[in-house]
Amino acid sequence: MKIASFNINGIKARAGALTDWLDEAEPDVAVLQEIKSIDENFPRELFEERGYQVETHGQKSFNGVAILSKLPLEDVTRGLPGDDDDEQARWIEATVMGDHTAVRVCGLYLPNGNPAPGPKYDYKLAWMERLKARAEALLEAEEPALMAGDYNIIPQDEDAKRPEAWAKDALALPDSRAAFRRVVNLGFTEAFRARVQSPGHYTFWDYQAGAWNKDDGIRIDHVLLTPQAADLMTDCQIDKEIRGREKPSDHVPIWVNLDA
DNA sequence: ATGACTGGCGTTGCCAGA
Repeated sequence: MKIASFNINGIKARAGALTDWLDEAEPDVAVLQEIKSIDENFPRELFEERGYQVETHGQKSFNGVAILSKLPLEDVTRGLPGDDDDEQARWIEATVMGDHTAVRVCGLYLPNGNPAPGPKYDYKLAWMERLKARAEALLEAEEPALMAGDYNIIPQDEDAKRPEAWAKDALALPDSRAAFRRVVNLGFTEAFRARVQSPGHYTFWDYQAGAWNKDDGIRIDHVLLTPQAADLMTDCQIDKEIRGREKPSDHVPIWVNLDA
């Protein structure tokens, strides 16, 4: 079961690049972030004609997440529990029925948090507390599950080309990193780092200042696996190459393969 | 040292992103 995460930065602007990548990478499941679309305007037919079931949790102009799946989905839920007043569309989950194993798949778009300090940073940290609570519940189920998406967290300095440039940014501040570690340390496996220990692997390159041409990137898109999912992992890769294409997102996909 | 690019909304600029 190949499960990918991709912050597409707008479904309307990325429809062509996204379907090109889907046709080549052929993930069974893709969680998308920043669809920047309400559910009614999401071009579901583009994906349904490729055999994907489409589940969206959209919002006008900003944020918005979705799950595409060629495998049957059950128990789709929208929104991160813990704050009924939170109107930002940043969380969706569903159970994917594999050939012999079901996997609970959570797709997330964690708040950016800049400028820090400030209310946006407070929202980021509060959101991460809610994420931790949901993560604890996933672990208690003792089943294959994963949380994949744009975490907007640079876990360590080696996950940035120029860590000094991010030292005071909400993506890398000590409080941000600590909140991320608190989630991972509950018992999750950070999929990419479990398989690749070397520095210099990124999932985001800014559109500005020639960041891609200088490989001036950061690694902020992650997949966290429960122990039962980690036991099934056979691969995890970043599809770096598509950042160099026409009209790219500023993020690239990261994916895992699970023997499920 | 600074600014820079893109998408959405909507209109010729502004907000947000990271």
